[in-house]
Amino acid sequence: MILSLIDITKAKGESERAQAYWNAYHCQSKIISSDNKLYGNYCKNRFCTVCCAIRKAEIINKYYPVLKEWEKPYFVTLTTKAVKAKNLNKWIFGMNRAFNIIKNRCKKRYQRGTGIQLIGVKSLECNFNPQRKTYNPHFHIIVPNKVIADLLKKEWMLQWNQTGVIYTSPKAQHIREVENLERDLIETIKYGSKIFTEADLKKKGKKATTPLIYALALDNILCAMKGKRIFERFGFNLPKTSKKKPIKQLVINYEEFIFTSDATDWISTTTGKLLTGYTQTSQLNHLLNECINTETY
DNA sequence: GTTCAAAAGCAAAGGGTCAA
DNA sequence: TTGACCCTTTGCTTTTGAAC
Repeated sequence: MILSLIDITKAKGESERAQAYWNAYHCQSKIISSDNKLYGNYCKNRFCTVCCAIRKAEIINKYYPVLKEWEKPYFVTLTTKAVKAKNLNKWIFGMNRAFNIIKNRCKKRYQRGTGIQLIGVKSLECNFNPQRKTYNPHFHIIVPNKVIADLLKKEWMLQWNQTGVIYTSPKAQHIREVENLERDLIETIKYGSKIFTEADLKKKGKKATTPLIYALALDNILCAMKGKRIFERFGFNLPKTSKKKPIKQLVINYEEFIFTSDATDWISTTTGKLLTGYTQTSQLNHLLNECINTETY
């Protein structure tokens, strides 16, 4: 997937982003094992599946204890109209601005004792529509109760449709009760973009189509989201946790493993032994070889 | 190239003013 | 009375840059 993204940046002539992709490509390529533990370095890129998984886990561990205390959490989706790639950056900016204005408005009402406090966690995500070649940026939000969910939707509609021009419709905003908090928290923080996109959205539900990875769309989304915060909380703080300082230890007995794509595994530089013994499944093979759309249109 | 701490940059929270 | 906008402090997160 990363190699496809690199090809896209090459076609666009953007070497800086290509370098960032390469960093992700080499993430965890070297692993040191010692005393039954594995050590590696994270590239910490948004588009690195390894680092994303770690980041997700960290966020879940941090937020789940707080969110599970909420009385009756609701899941809210706020959207605007789908846009073309060249306008995506501008629209994401506008969505953040709109959300801030709403937050400020509610803050003032709360300060004056005439409104409730807006509390929740929110994340920015963007889907791609392969037929229309449009992008649909949206917020996924978890709030503690239905009152806040309804308020958010109401204010969002108000914010976007003030001038008489319709930027979004009430039908595009969704509110539902959280049934499985962990699942919804994962849904909220899944980080920026769905990697896989159904090739034909209309067929949804009727027939299972093979999802594809649209490399160009993914690159466009990553580009538009660069430097923007994807996951944020509002209206509350996490309880203070004391940071445990990692203890440094000098390791004498260790083994070095280097990842080799041909082997789909890490190989020991001293013994030639495989680290995991993993063999790529035919499904994954198919996915990586046949399901990445590298069109640059 | 990696690590780590300081600095810079951002956002939230709490407040205020002003004009419609 | 309300919303837009401004200010300051505080607490993070990200970036930078120097040491290794």
